[in-house]
Amino acid sequence: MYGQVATCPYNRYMFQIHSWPNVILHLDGDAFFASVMQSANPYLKGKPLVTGSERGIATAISYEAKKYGIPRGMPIYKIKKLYPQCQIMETDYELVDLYSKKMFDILRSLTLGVEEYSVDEGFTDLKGLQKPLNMNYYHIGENIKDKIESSLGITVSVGISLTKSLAKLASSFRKPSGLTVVKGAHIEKLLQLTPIQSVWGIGYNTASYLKKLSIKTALDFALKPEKFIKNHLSKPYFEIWKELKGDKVYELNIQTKTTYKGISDTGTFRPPTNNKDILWAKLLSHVEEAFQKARRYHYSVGKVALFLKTQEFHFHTSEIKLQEKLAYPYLIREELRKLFNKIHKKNVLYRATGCHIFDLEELTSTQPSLFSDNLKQEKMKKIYPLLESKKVDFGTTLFDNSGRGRRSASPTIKELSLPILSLNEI
DNA sequence: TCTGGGGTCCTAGGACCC
DNA sequence: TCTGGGGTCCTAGGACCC
Repeated sequence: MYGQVATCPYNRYMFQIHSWPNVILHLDGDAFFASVMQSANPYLKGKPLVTGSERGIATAISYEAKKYGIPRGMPIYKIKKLYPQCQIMETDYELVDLYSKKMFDILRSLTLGVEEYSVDEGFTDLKGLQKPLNMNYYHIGENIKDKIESSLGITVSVGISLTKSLAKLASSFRKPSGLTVVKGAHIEKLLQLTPIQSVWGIGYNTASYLKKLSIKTALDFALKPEKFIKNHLSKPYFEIWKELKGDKVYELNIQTKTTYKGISDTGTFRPPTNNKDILWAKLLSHVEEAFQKARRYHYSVGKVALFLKTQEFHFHTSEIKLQEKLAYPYLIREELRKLFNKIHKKNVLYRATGCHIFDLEELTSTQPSLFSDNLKQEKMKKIYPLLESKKVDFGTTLFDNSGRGRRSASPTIKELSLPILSLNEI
């Protein structure tokens, strides 16, 4: 793309040819989990590799394995059957984190502020760096890419353009190990080559809807008048539309992420079931896990939602606002049961359950009591660490904090009768 | 694509209030 | 009171991302 002569039969006035109002770089690790495993285990280099066996589906597919057409999310058993030549591995999350940290350290050392969008993707703003570095934007991108690739032994793809959305399209334009700088009339060419469903934020449903409106490419979308977009779509899509036109909407979030808006704990099981006892036991264990994570990050919880997921992938959800924010879920058992009764339908098979907690508030040392009754609070504080360290054996996996507790569809009597302790039992 | 887990954001409708 | 308009909160659900 970079350096090509623009021959653009479309709206030649959509973009100013020479201006760089913003310069956003998007960095994307190629098949990151798989590449990290290959870099750390040289015997895997050049071999088709799929990671994710711990979850039962493919979470990363090396480029050698992508050649066979293995899609993300394919069940592992199927891959084993169809592609026996593939190496299948568990993901080593610690290793992935280590590589991720190093990748962002390098990016940070060469720029002025980095958004860590996910473990393998980041953004940075290059505006104004040309003169001090005495390099043009292409060479700055090249330098970043080379340094990461040579020191980590993985490949990354880099895109540079006017907005986050355009930079993402640019980085995915050539993969793996691509470097794509797009501005001016080249943007229209890029948009023309991009199917609408490849635009960041436009998924399967919206793409189908847009196709009915004769919008098939990102360029079709970008060329629609503002009135059309506002009449047919909601706010998020109006923002995407502006981003594709080079009008920056999404700011960089360069603070390192230590905060959460919400926390979930969910689980899929087989076979699907309608059994209330089983579903209730599972939901309570999700509640425990979610609250435990909240406590680890020093949050108290304002709202709790439970959901059941049907065999047809529909969600039945219900939520409550707590009267006061809590760090421990003991006191809301009755209310949770009401939520559960509300969403549970007879004759519907459920394949997954989950708990989502949100409206989180950070606990400070001066926080007033989270319980109206101080005595209760003291009890909680004593009993929970014991439960979490597994020094107390309740003969149940419901307090197993390893995350690897038995999750069969047939819990024991103990699991059913003692999912969450009542205060009297402490 | 027969489909896991953990996130974010937006919207619509009803309740409730003045 | 049978009747307006507007604001805010709550809840359910949808859509999308990696």
